[in-house]
Amino acid sequence: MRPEPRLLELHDRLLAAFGPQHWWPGETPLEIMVGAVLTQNTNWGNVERAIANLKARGALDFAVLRGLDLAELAELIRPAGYYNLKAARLRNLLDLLHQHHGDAWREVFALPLAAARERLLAAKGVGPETADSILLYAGDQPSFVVDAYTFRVLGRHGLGQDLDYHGLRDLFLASLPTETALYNEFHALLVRLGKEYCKKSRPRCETCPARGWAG
DNA sequence: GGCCAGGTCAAAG
DNA sequence: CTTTGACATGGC
Repeated sequence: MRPEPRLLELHDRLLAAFGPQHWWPGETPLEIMVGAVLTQNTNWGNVERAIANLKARGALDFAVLRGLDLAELAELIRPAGYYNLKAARLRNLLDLLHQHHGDAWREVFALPLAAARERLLAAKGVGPETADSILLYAGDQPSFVVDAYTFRVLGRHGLGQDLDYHGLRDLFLASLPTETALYNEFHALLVRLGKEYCKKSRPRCETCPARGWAG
């Protein structure tokens, strides 16, 4: 995989245009991990409602959350959509981490990055984007997150159109210095750009900060 | 009312 | 191996 130096230029342009995004919008590693599962194909506003329910229930605690009745968990996270599915996915993930680390689940982040990533991916319902989000934003590990906006933004500029998730991820890893703070900011900026200017059906490319980027 | 949202997995073709 | 369908709420 050859580096693509324009990616760093894109990051700089977006940072200049939007400023720091202060991601992830969550306070504790557990809350971030939960949010990463709940936001799968779902508007963040809905996720916030679900997380508020968990907070009010006192369930944003690893042991409490893992011990909740599955039906009650599903009801609490209902606003996030796919609630039965996501309740099972959260339970899978919490159980898997507990099997390896007990309640000290954050030990997973002390593993070598590739090993930690494989461990998270072993939970059914945790795919590559969710795993990378947890590693980067909950674990402060340098794993670049690719999402639908990443594909769309790059695709509209003619880049990476023949690449799948891991191909695109490898391109970013090969093109950027290995810095957690950079990966954190860049992904957040790509989401910001996608929401504001690179929508599926209504691009506002006239004033887009990335206009003209990559030719 | 239709379209969309910070995906993932299993079943078809 | 590639494509398709299921999963669901809430905002615009």
